[in-house]
Amino acid sequence: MLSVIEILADCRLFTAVPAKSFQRLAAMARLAKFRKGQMIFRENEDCPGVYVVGKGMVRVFKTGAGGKEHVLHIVEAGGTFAEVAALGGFKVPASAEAVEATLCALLPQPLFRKALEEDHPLCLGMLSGLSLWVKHLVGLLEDVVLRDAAGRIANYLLDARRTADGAVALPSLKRYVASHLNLTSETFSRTFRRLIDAGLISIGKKNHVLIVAPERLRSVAQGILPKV
Amino acid sequence: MLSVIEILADCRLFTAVPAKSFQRLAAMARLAKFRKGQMIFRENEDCPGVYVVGKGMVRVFKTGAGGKEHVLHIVEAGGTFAEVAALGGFKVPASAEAVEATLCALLPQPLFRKALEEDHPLCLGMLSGLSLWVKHLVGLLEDVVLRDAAGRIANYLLDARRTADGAVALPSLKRYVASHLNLTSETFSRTFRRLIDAGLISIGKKNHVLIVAPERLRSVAQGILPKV
DNA sequence: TCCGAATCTTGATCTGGATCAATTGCGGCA
DNA sequence: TGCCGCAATTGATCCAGATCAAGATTCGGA
Repeated sequence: MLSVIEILADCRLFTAVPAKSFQRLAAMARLAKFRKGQMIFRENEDCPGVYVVGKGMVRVFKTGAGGKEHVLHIVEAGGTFAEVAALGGFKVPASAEAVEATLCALLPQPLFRKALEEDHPLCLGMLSGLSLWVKHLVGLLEDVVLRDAAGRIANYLLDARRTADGAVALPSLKRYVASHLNLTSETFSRTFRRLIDAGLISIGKKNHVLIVAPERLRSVAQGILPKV
Repeated sequence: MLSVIEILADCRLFTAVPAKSFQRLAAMARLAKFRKGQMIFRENEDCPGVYVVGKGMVRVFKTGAGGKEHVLHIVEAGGTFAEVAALGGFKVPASAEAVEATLCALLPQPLFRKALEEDHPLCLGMLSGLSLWVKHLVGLLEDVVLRDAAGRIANYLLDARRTADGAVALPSLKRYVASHLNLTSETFSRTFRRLIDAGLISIGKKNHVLIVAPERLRSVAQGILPKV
């Protein structure tokens, strides 16, 4: 079982946080466990604090009219969510659900804000963490607006974290990846197939994707559609 | 002619910044003037610093394959742009152009970062400013992904700042509003007309829009399409 | 090992908004 | 006042991706 210290130490958002501030965070954190499929919070609830994922996977999504969902973010070990609402002190703007059994460290909102107010290096670290998150969001927006289906998938694959053998591991359900890219799973499946048939990628074991032709994939991501 | 002090004082991002820190910002700022149509910077250039608009209008946009543009943000007096790149220290992720003759205060990047490092209250103020910006971006994303054309326009009108008489003043060119909502100007025009015909809004003098039926407009924004 | 349920794939059809193509309207200027 | 040029409107058509509808796989559990 992971400890809060281990979880926090493994989190990108806090890499820039000096040891002393880190101690303080570790002291306030408590563990939060979620079953597969369990809702962590719903849109518009009060923000419990900053969640840091230690193990498992969480999807953060907005729900629109008619129950249509859009996955804003798929958070795996080392990632955080609800940071923004915790910082700004407003209601959470989206819902979060554990996609698999998940273990998080939770930094409770009031303590966390107090720490920020008193701890300047922590504050700085969070600023640069947040600016990365903004950059990511702008990237997402760019994706949805300026790229077609193939471009979005290509871009996603190129940006995704690789496993040791250079493959991309898709998060559990393809459906969630599709929603993240604002595609239906049908369109995702079809477009994926086209990329395979065109020889740009190939499928390995257990949801692992090999990038066969990175250059060509890159040009697809830039909007040059694959001919066939 | 506006002074840097006046410009900064009128800026939302710095409302939470205490007087002393404010002085420091004012001291480092310099004025930057742009002609109508002038490019301020282009995607991927080094970030000159934080721009605060005092007068005029700036559009911040990304360019995709085939020259297609998407307006991320229309910045008017009191708004800022390039803050994120300045904070994070990376290249600007989008281009900026003055839509009309524009006067900005520029907080040069190295001085600004130095101030952040030394000034904790400033840092805190920026954190809450940034978190609002993230919220805005998530809203944008939600818009593009979960709403149809009418819903986006309705939502835009409801969120926009009102003039004294309760009307919404559209930024100079409708075309830019359309792009901001990820619509072509043709679709924007048509959908706008439908909202007028349905009696939800009406057009006043000089690009001013009156919201006739706020309730019904709100339900359109939530995805209940106007029947006719 | 086998079963059942959920996910994924594949095919056929539909549609919102884009694109292409004229007009029409308006603001600035001599 | 009348012309010029850009922006907005309006109409006709097109298309990427959604939706609807079956099958084919995959995987957890007994």
